[in-house]
Amino acid sequence: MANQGNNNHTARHGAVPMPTLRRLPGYLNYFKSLKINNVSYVSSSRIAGVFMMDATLVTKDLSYTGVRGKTKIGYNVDELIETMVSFLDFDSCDSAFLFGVGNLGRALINYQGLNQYGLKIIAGFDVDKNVINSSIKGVKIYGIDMFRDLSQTMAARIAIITTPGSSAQEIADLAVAWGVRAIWNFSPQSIKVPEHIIVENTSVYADLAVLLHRLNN
Amino acid sequence: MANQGNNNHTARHGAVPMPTLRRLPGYLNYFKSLKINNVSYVSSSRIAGVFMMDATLVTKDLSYTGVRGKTKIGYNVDELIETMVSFLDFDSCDSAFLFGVGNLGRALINYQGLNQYGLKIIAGFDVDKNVINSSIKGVKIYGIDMFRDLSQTMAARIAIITTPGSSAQEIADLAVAWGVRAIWNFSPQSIKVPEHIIVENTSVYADLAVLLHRLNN
DNA sequence: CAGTGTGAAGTTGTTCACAGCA
DNA sequence: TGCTGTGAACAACTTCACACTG
Repeated sequence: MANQGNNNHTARHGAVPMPTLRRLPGYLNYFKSLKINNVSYVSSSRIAGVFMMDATLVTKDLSYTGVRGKTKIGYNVDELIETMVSFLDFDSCDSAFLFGVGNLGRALINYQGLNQYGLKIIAGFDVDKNVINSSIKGVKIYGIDMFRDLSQTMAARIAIITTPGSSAQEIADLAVAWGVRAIWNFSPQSIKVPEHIIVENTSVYADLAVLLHRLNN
Repeated sequence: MANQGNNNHTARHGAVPMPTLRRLPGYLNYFKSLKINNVSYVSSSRIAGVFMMDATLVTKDLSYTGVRGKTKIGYNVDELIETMVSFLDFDSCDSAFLFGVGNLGRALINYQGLNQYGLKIIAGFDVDKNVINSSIKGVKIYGIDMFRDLSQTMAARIAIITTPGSSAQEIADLAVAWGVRAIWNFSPQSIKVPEHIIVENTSVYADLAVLLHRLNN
């Protein structure tokens, strides 16, 4: 397993549990909506109610980010947002290349929110002549063969793969060869990469399986 | 927590661990690719290699579905696929309404694969005059106001929410009122529903958070 | 009291160790 | 020997119990 080295934010004790990490963006979204509604303090039990979970778990989750609540009052919403954004590295805004400008790829490029969540797609790549040289929300789409040249002038640490599974491995190899350090793989295909490259798989089928299982049992 | 009652497939012992359930669709996809390449047997250690995980865990995962391997030979690929599909209820093909025909909604409708994974989108709904009455891959798009009537003549147990977060709750309420039993929520908003309604949240931000965290630590 | 914060207990998931089989 | 299969040990995560604070 990859090293879970201690981070240098505000948290002191060891690694953040992964389930915690996955819940934090949801909290953040909720905190933002509170801010819009001019709510300035929120308690863990209130948060727990919204997400239908145990209040203590919320407290534990928040404590990993280093934020402190005030007894009897709760947590300051502005402080929560600031801490959360910085803890999740949503403020640094990493650059990414996107491969496969199909419906899903287009959806990700169009997601204006992604910038707020630490990711900036700086170029798209595809094999389809109809989309090459077009522009989506200011993001230019290039032919795959252009990647070699562009990856020299435009730097990105992240590659997003939204191609069909059949070309996922090929794209991954290409991206790794040209210096990408992490791959966000939306294809259903499992990809092989060198030890030091980070791969994060996103599969809607996993969620669908859980949904159907709960529905049918 | 919802009842995890024993299922009536081949598995005998209690509930399937949720992490296992989430891994099964990935295995299934791999098994299908093996079949295409005319591979007829596969061992748990081989599977483990592809997914970079412990072989014993693969064995345990598979055993929950009731499939049995042959010592020294491994598991029969055809049998694996069949068992997996039936265990995950990917063969029954549940009907679903989709709300919010933006980029993501369109991506889901276009995903030809979804049918193979147990889900058939039978109608789309939106507020945008430009998409209402259009058709995507044979799926007709209606105005939200048409939902009341249509939900009487077209039955669906599942609602897919791909609207912006701001309208997610409203849509959820509507869907629940008209008899949907499960909601697949792609919006970043947490939604409140009656006890007996199943909600499955899919958020790309959770995965993104994990990716960025691993990259920056 | 109504809230945070935290060590301890409990639960769930993963890995280890080894039995059995062809 | 190379594989499945499984009970036991271990690790991770969540919940409980309770101290503390304004």
